[in-house]
Amino acid sequence: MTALPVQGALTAPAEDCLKAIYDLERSSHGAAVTTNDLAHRLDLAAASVTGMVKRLADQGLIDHAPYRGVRLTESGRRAALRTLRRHRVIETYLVQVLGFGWDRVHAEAERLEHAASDELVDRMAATLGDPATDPHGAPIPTREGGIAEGPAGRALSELAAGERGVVARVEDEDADRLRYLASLGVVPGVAVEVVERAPFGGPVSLRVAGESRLIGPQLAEQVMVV
Amino acid sequence: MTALPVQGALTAPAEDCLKAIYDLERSSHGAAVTTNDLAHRLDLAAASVTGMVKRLADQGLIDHAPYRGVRLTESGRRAALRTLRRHRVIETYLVQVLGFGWDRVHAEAERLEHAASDELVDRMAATLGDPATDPHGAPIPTREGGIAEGPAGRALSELAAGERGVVARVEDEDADRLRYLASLGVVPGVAVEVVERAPFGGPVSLRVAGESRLIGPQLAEQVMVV
DNA sequence: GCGATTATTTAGTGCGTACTAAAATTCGTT
DNA sequence: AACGAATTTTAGTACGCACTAAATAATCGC
Repeated sequence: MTALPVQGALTAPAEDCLKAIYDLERSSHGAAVTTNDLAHRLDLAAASVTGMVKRLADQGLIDHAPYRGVRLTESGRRAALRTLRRHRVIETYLVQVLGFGWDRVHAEAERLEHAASDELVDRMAATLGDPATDPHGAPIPTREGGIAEGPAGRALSELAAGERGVVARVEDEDADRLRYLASLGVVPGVAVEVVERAPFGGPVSLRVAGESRLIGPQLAEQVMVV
Repeated sequence: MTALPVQGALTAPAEDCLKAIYDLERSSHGAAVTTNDLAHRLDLAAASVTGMVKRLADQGLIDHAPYRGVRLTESGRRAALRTLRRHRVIETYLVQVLGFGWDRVHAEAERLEHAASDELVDRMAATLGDPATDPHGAPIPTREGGIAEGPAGRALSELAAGERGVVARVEDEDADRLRYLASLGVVPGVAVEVVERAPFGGPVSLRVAGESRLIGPQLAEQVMVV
């Protein structure tokens, strides 16, 4: 459909793209984001991304060096953080107020973030007491566009046997994985201890709330611990 | 933008169009809805409506007799009522839970109704105790697609001097008018008495909560009283 | 009943978003 | 340094949704 973005004039696909660039830039510590990475993240053909990227560059939201990748401009970063704030406030509201499971809010927020006004998001945030993080432990940007992007700790897969910590953030949008992690008790705020770590990308053996748990290496990468 | 409708595969403009057809069919007591009426209601060029109408007819949501107008099919009616339910539940939630003014919820709901899932709407409705009407007095369709479309009383403009009644519904989506009516105390549930009615489409003189009020004829048409 | 007005549809355009297939560029390796 | 593989962009297509201008059908008034 022709979506009706509430602010600026950004379409939903454009907002999604900016969000993805923000995230990939962050997880690559500021390196330029490639077309391919974006295509994978957004589940689009690479050629489609090139088209989107051109439009965003025309609007001054990103800098695009052909064949070299893209980078957010200051105004692109602001737009990305606005969308991220919407997304995370909505996710938190759905879990805390409306009783959604944490594994199901992502898809819902993914649509609502493009339709909700700033006022609605601010009212939701106020109801929640202006929380600093969403249900997955991700920081929520402020109304003014600030964000507390700490180092966010280390991945569970990097801890050595015997190390302890508290789950700070779970970097995953896949409902099945989130549901599985929740069933193991691995959610933000919970204390964990690495009992054993098999080498060469083997599984991680954990102690969570007195129970013994085994987590595969891919999953362990997405769980950040402090 | 290319919007991402949650159900079926209906785009936001298509849902808006079905809703408009439903409403116009109802207010014309079942007569076929003309392209022109739709164009005015949706604020589109007539030619754009013809295009939309064709697509909806291809999908079996409406019957279109060229040059003769359109009618909802059973499945079109169901789709319209789904959207109407979303819209009205969201409006009610925004007013009752999030403290929005009744004059500002329409635009917000107009966008959210295309993004919210059935589950979200049902949870909102449950939180509100499954209300029967929205803040403007309009009936909310049930989850199953039923709706209590009573005669909804008579318009304020049809009452004779001396008649009394209770405001049941205010048929208006214009924020300014709603704000004005609210400032006069004319909201659903309030008792009113017509003191005098000037002939030939003149203003209506009212008594509302002990105060004397004057309302123009266009506005008086939109206030339904029982 | 026929002409003029009005309503509606068709024709042609543009924009955004997606796609596949082909061309261009960059990168890695020998 | 140069070839081949991978990545990226261009070219061409399609669809939805909007528009204006022109053609066609229905309706109203005499």
